[in-house]
Amino acid sequence: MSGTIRLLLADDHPVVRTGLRAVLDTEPDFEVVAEAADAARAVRLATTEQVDVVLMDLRFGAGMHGSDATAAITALPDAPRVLVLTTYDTDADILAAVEAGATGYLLKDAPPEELAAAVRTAAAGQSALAPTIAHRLMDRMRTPGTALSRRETEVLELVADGLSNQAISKRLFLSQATVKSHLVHIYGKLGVDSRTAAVAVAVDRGLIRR
Amino acid sequence: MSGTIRLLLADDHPVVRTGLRAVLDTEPDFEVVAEAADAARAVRLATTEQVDVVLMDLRFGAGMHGSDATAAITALPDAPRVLVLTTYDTDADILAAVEAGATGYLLKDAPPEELAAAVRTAAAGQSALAPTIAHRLMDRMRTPGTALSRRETEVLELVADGLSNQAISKRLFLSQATVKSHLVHIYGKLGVDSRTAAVAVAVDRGLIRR
DNA sequence: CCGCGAATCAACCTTTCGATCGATGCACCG
DNA sequence: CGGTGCATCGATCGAAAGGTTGATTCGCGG
Repeated sequence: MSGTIRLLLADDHPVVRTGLRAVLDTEPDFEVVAEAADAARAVRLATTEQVDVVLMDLRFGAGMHGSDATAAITALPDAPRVLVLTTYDTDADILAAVEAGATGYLLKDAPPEELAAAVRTAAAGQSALAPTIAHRLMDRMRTPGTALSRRETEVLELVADGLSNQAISKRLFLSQATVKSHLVHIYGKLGVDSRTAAVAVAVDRGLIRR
Repeated sequence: MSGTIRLLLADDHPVVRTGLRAVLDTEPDFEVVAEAADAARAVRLATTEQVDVVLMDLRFGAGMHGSDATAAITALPDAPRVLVLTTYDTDADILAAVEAGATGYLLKDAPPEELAAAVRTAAAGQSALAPTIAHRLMDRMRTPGTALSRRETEVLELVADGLSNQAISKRLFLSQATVKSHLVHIYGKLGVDSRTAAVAVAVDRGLIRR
């Protein structure tokens, strides 16, 4: 762990990559060894290049999602650390990234010093979470009753796609009664009393992926 | 229009501002004279500094929206040109920016050369639209029957917030009959038959602001 | 001036949704 | 073993939403 920290930048915005380079190159112990404009390329580069930390965006214009790339990278033998750096702080994004094995999670509005510090923390193998992110994760732990079950999330996503209860029941091979039952539980957990309100809250909290 | 083009950068991400500086400073005829981390400050700086082109992000973390700032800036005497530079290409964002008087609209995934070219185009007072954006605007023009009216959009946004017809009618000082009437028209234009489906399609097409 | 679309409202009917009961099976955990 | 959470289903009833038809006002452009 001595010497320079080798970095891979994965972001689909050239301007952001340039900015990251400019910010990180001022640190004498950092070296940006590669850039990727999409998630698939990031995975490839992470396998071929010798990298210590990957700075990973989550949402790319098209193709693989950043959290999928993160999972692929952390599964590698002698894997580099993945530090997620994104604009979005929705629950769905955060959870996906953490489950995929991300070492840290930063928001793009972070000041440069914080960014550099997080890279060093990640390189040392310790988790680096932005305060906002840490808060959200704590919230989830504290109130387990609020989290939607897998099935409930599945139903809610179909609701968000505009399907009726009947359509959902056919899609999931359930009776309408079951769909309604799930919805009642969802309403209770989200504190709403209609499907559209449930979707609004879920999107707001980032409980479902759009 | 001789000499250097004076720029103001308005973006809430330090990394992006650094990246833009790095990219634009390589052009000999550009000079970045100021940066703003929020929309309100951008408006202030646009009034006090001598600026030719403002590079404006649309969504800031909190506070004023970029399109509002754009409107405020273009309303100034001897106003600078505003070149919108954002991640999002939803109809709602594009329309708001164009109506606010933006001279151009670029996406952040644009390559640096394109960016520099757009700045020069904007400085010359000509509109600079990314291909994707131009497409969308043309689409709107070509199919006027599909476009939602102002009122319809207003109703649909409240539906997306999870409000019932009754709640919407009170909010907009209408009868429920009118709200229903608007919804029927919306369903027809979007090709759906329920409020949740309408919201799904509208979000998908970027017709409403989230 | 007249047509047309947008916005507003009304009455009526059908379907869907939500609320409230209830019940069963299953898996996990202390 | 008993409790707890999840997933599944049924029945009922009132409320909300959607479909239909028809009508009025207003502004804009040919």
